[in-house]
Amino acid sequence: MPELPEVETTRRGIRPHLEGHRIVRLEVREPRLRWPVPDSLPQHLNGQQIRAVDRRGKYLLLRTDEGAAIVHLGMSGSLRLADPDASAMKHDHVQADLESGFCLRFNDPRRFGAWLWSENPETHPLLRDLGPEPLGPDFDGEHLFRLSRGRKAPVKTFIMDHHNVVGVGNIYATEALFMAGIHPGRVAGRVSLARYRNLAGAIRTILSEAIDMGGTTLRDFINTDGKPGYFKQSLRAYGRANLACITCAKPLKSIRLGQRATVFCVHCQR
DNA sequence: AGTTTAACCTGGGTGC
DNA sequence: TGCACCCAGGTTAAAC
Repeated sequence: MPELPEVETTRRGIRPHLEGHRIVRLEVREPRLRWPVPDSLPQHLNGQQIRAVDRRGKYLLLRTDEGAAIVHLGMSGSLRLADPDASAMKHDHVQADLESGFCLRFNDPRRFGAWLWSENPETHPLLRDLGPEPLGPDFDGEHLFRLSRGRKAPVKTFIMDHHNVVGVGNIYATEALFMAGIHPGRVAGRVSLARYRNLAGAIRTILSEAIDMGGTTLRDFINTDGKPGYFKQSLRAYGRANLACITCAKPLKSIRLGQRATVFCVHCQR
């Protein structure tokens, strides 16, 4: 599921139930996630009040006075609020019971997600070298242009590398390149400043739209309140291989770039 | 140092 | 029904 809009939607969904609330019991049912869940995680969270639920790229930070739980949803993870007495579902790997009587449940069939602990998450190796937030002030066409000089990777691979900008996954990279009219296989170092300005704008627009609509729903994504997102209906290129381009009606082409499915219009994207 | 590839997993869909 | 195979939102770490 989770690209940045889904993570942000999740953050907004869980935040009111976590911020200012106390965790009374953390249960790790299955510690074998992307990395083993540290044995010390319960002792860091038990009895602590959540001070903030923040997001950095696709990482969620559950902050206490002592540090933060670093949570990643991987490919198939989701967080939802539940009644702690309701029986756990298959793949509910982590559960945080709150003093309020709610509990937060982390479900992740593929176990590519993560629950880690850091006393200073900003300096954690996973967060330290991340590029700017696409919706923040440090991201624009100049930034992409500057970082891309001399780079031979395809522009799609380049914008999906979170050292360059965070939160642009396969769906939104595909969509943004379609919107900007840029061929996804074009060498990143040979894209002009004007086109990077266009692309940065497209990335911002696409992500903002998706967040406004509550995130894309694909397969196992479920919003924290259980309602699906509605962005899938507005995808212009992703998942539309061989279907007609919405601009020129020619069939969209599908290739693989960096082992990811890549759909684009040969006619509209140069 | 940049780029490519393999790996971590489960489950759903397809074709025989 | 069963089985073999392919595919999927992400990201690291090893290999070139």
